Amino acid sequence: MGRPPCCDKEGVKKGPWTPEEDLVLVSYVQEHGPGNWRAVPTRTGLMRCSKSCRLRWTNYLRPGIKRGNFTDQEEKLIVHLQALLGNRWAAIASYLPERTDNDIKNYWNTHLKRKLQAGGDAAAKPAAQRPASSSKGQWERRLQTDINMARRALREALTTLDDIKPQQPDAADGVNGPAAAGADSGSPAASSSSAASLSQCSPSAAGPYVLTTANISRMLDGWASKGRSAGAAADSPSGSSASEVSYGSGAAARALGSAFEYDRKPAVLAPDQTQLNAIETWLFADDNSNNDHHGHGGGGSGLLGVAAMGYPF
DNA sequence: AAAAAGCCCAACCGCGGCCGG
DNA sequence: CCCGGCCGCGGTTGGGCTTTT
Repeated sequence: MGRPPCCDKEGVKKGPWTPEEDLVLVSYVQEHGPGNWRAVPTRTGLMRCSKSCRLRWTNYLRPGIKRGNFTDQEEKLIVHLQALLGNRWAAIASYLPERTDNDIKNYWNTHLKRKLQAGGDAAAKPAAQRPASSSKGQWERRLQTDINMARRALREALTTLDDIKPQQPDAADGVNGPAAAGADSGSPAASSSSAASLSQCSPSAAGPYVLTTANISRMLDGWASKGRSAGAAADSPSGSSASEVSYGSGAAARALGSAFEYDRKPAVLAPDQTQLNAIETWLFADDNSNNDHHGHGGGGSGLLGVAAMGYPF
């Protein structure tokens, strides 16, 4: 039986969205929240199919989206995650809360793929060919694998970043503002869904991508705000690229970056040293427990351990 | 200054998974 | 258990913009 055509019906508008349509959609979502996309066209009068509405919202209108100007940090994170996760853009996007999967996908296809090809094929090692479908029984294992992979990716990315940008003053441009304030108002849609639902962090209920930069960002937020007043505001972002001036670095990357910057500033760190040590320990812990000793719940205990440590996921 | 080529990205398309009836 | 509908995802496209000749 053929799938009913979603957008083939007559009277359904296609193509670029107009500002008026955007306005209608935004005001609808503000009132009712994202979701139930099927009802959106009828209730708003938009001559768009539900799919188009959802896409427009998640890729363009959703608050907290950062567009264009990928930073080095984000780029490296994407490269690492792509190497580990493959073309699972939604999964990758869940580690870059301010980016949409579409954006990341486009950036990969237009910039990174070419760059990697030019820079040698070694880096472009194909991602793990994971089975397309996973039964319920495999879910947990896959969750664990994803956690482990993400952990490794973050660790590698951070290690690289540490080499590249030893002391990047925080742009202090308040990028976190719109993202943190607006984005979570109610956008369980699409790529950020797992990240959003994670704030309640029950690993079994959240998607497989539990370790999101959003959560890390939240975890570190307290420390960051303490440290920022000391360090960030002081210096002008002279070393920053234009992209960082206009958009700031990725919030998560900055959060992580600043966290690791604090690592070099014991005085600032002192009050929360134990917490930072905990996550550092978790992030940088030997992979032995995840790679080969699945049964023992290696990384699982890690994540749950972090959660149990009282991080405000 | 104009034309051509290349690039970028918003949006579309179709498939698969999930879930409720 | 099966079926149908909805949602989310990844791949692809095409129009507009930018750069090059």
